[in-house]
Amino acid sequence: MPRTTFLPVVRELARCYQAFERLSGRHIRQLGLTAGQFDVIATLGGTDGMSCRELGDATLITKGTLTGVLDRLAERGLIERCACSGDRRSITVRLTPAGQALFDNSFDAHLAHLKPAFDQLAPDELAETGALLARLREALESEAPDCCEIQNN
Amino acid sequence: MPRTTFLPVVRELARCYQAFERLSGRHIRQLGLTAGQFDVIATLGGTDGMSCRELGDATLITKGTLTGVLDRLAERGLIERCACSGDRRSITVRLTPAGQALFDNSFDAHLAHLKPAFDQLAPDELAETGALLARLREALESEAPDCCEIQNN
DNA sequence: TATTGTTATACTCTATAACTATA
DNA sequence: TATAGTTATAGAGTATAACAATA
Repeated sequence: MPRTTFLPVVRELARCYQAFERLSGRHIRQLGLTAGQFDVIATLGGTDGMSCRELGDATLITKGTLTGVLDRLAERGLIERCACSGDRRSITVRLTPAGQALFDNSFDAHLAHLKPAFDQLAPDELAETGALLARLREALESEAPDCCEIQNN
Repeated sequence: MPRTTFLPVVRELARCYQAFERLSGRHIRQLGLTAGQFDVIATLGGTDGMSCRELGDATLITKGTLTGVLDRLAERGLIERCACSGDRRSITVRLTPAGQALFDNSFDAHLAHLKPAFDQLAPDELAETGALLARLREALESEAPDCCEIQNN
């Protein structure tokens, strides 16, 4: 008899995510990107750009790390930083045409890479999985609020 | 209309895992451990020890990384390595009494830390979540087989 | 020859905090 | 004073490959 009822769920969540990361990460590395870099490209794709703060919130990449990730992407000509917002402390990060092209190609290719796995589940199973994961995430977030970022000074 | 039906599931899986990691990681760091170190302690807990190979397979920690993780745990007197198997290439990694004590205390404390979040879902929701995650994991693993470890020479 | 575990390298990410320039 | 982003540091993980000892 297990000590708890939720331990198997923890285990499956971790294993499932790791399996996803392995499948996804393999393809992302083939594109010459790290997970964080792909996250940034995918987040910026289809937008007119956003500030570092917004980008960090969306990707959950730490402020200090984001600077490094953006540096590497800028070196490769995939993103650009420009001071085009009203607030002169803030910069706007945007995909360059090359970055947009990479997004257009790689994002669809990435989905195609993942599709065979997800196709093994029926549409209603996928919907149910998504709904349950959303519920679990909300429960987890309610116990681990973001409030600690405020101590960031 | 979304381009694919599974993209929201990808998104929720990532967000849910990240939320779990944040809640879980906060507590693990309070114990003075990293996620990898806790994974090793939790895996060894309640066993008579296992080889590095088994430990690496169970935790999905890379071979080279595992040596470093074990070094740090051994420095702190939480695990020990001994040459007590038939195969003299192999070593057995085991919790020390101190490591066992840490496991006994911290594992239950960790579950208690997580419980309030999981208690927000009904038992049958948890069971359903676990079952769907297991199905998805199997699908993902079927597309990302482990076979590449064999190229490891 | 193959396998176990260690060592080594280069890169990336995390956490933390100090720093600048704005606001 | 507070915020946006950069810089710096220490620690840890990944990927990769070479290596010694043993099978």
